[in-house]
Amino acid sequence: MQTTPAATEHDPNPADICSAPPRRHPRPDGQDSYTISEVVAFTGLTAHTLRWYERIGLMPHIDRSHTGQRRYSNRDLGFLDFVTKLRLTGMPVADMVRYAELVREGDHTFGERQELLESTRRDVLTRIAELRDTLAVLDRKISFYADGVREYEREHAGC
Amino acid sequence: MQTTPAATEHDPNPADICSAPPRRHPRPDGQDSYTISEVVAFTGLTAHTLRWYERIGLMPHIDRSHTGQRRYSNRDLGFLDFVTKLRLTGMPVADMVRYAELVREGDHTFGERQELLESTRRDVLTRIAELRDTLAVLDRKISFYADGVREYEREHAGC
DNA sequence: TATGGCCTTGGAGTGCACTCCAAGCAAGCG
DNA sequence: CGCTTGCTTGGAGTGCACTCCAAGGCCATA
Repeated sequence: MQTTPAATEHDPNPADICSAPPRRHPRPDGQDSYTISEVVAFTGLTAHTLRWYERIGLMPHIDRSHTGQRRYSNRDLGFLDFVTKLRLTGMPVADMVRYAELVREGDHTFGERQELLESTRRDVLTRIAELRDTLAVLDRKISFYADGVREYEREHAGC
Repeated sequence: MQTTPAATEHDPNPADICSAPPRRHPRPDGQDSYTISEVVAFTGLTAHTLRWYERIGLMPHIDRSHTGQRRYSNRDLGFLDFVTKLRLTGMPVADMVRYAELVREGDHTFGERQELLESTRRDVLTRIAELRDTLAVLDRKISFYADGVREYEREHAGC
């Protein structure tokens, strides 16, 4: 119980949940085989989630040690980084699985993959625009608060 | 069944689901009382969702007609627009309810509301930064595809 | 006056993305 | 040898944000 808490299967301490983002360890060089708990430390994902990603076909079948334990390669970690980025865009997991399938199907899916990435790119641009919009609204509201104008009057003004 | 489809309780035609965003009607001027189906047309939310927002205390109690039907005011619509923007930021509904409660509690919650808005603002900035990051990754990947470089080689390159 | 359309309610159901559980195996250590 | 630690599995459970249902009220038009 005194060992590195980040390496266990359990929840992070609830008290930490708001105070710190899941700090990601840098991955060591010159190695191409990581246990699941190392990957947990690198990516901030839980071991549950990593196994689940494999079950649903988002990850390819991960290499195993002679005792059957997962050994992630640098390539797997690269793919995980990519997946994590896509997740931030709000892309559904099912779509990411679709992309992963295309990768596994080989070169003849090139066009489809490119399309998928480009449509994702458009979505990201849209989301950024929406967020900017929201930011403008927030800034306006915040400046009203700073000026001491009542919420009531703001609401009433028709926006 | 031949009347305006947007005004019914049912799903939009599944065939339309990808083709068009829920187009929002402009709200007519000089009026301060709208039925739930009008609000559906203005906001793109479903009637279910509107009633649910009220049940959980996200919306204040909406005015009723003499027959007990909801009549939304322009102020309610303004609040709904704001809520819709907050939703886009990924803010949990529970937090929005908290904000709504603060508004209802009156002027002495000014400070807390301002803080909440400012922390939301920081979150939005963070999300925009993440999305930009993701955009850069996508652009890199897309340009590799455009150059005909194999996915395999990209993955292998260590990113 | 009867039909259709829009509205009401509480409660139950859905889909997504995890998240956890119980049972069990393998390795390292005293 | 026994204990602890870390890992394995399939399947069940959780939390969020809706989403739908059944039963019924009101009211305008045919």
